[in-house]
Amino acid sequence: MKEIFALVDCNNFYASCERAFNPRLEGRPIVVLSNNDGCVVARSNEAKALGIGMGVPAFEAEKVMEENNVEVFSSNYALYADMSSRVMKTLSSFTPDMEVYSIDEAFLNLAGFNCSLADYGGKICRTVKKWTGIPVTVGIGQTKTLSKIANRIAKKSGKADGVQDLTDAAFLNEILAKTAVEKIWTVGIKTTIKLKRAGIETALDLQKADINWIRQKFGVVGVRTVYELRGISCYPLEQNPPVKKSIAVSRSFGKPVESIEGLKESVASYCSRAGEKLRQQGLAAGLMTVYVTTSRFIKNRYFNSHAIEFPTATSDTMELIRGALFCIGKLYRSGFAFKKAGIVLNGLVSEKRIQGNLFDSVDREKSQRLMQAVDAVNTRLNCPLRWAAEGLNQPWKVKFNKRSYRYTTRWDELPPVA
DNA sequence: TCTGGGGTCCTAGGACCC
DNA sequence: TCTGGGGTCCTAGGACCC
Repeated sequence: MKEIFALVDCNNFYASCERAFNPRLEGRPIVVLSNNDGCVVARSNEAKALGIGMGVPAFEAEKVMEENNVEVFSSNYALYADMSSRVMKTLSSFTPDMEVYSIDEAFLNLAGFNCSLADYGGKICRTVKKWTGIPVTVGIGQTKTLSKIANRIAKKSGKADGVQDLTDAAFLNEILAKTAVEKIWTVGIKTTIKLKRAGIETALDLQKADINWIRQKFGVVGVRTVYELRGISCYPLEQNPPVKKSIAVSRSFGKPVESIEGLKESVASYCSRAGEKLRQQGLAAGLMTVYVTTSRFIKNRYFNSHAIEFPTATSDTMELIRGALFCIGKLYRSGFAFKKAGIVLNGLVSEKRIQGNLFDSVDREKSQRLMQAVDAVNTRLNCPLRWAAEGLNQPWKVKFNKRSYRYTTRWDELPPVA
């Protein structure tokens, strides 16, 4: 049976989440900033029209934002995550055959549907908007890559129903001829430069490229992309999210850290978060890498990392913290203004399959009970338990100066009705 | 002055083995 | 002095995604 993918993509997702709870924002330019209010990570259409680019530093866009009364928000991840799950739940009512691809995108398998796909897509858009307040766009194609292109066309053309079906379109090639290579999924900046140097400018050029040459220059990833453009599916729908291979927690500091104590506090708090993630997913880590760095944007950048192996894979926050503090001891150099630190956990195994160690000195059962108790308390409290090593004042902590209320996940932040 | 965070996959090259 | 070849495994780094 011919495969048919629909890519459902939320429009300007973070900006739309803000708007969903604040009708005053309808029709107004909105910008959402990254951690520390550093970069622009989402823009409403009105903000895009002002020429505010994706990923630009907030200070560079400050002038244009001020002059145009742009509504600026810090990231409100609790709100976006909750809105995302509402959208995904709505989508799952249209087909169980679905892959949640990112916080704001999902692939649906529409193979074998005996109705007009464009009509069905329109129904998806209307329902999601009605049930969640989030506008979405649907792109339909024979492969994931083509559904991505279809989605882009639907967004760009501003069609009222928000759907573009490219499955049997006689004009598919016409569309591909108008699609620049850099707009194709899996074609990034480096590949774009190489392709253009070889005279390949459009998706249609790439679709017709010699497969052996592609294999040689761009490896299997390039080959898959060419096949996908030809309508041969290389990326199947992944319904069960694969088990994670690494878990990372890192943050830029709200203000630079020069002391070893500051670095220790920050990585301790990242360990606390990483431990929660491990336990939520029923995993334990065998390896930990800790890194610290000064600003990426200065000369003489200092970056260094140190890795340790745990004698027995662990999900115990206290053990993670001990390891991380040891690493910081190896990494710290005085006289630097550190801008960021992070930890990465690898060698992840299922909690149930931890390889015992003869010389293990930790009471695993006791530590598990303690962690369960901490997690249970923290899911119920707005002010969570913290480990002493995380410090009290945390002057390095990320800044969120313009965060909206966490309307859907905190009782104390419900929107008031006047 | 101010520049995000969390992932995956692939490849090349080194270590090691027989 | 001459000094093979094939295979696997692991890791670091590159490229890309949202």
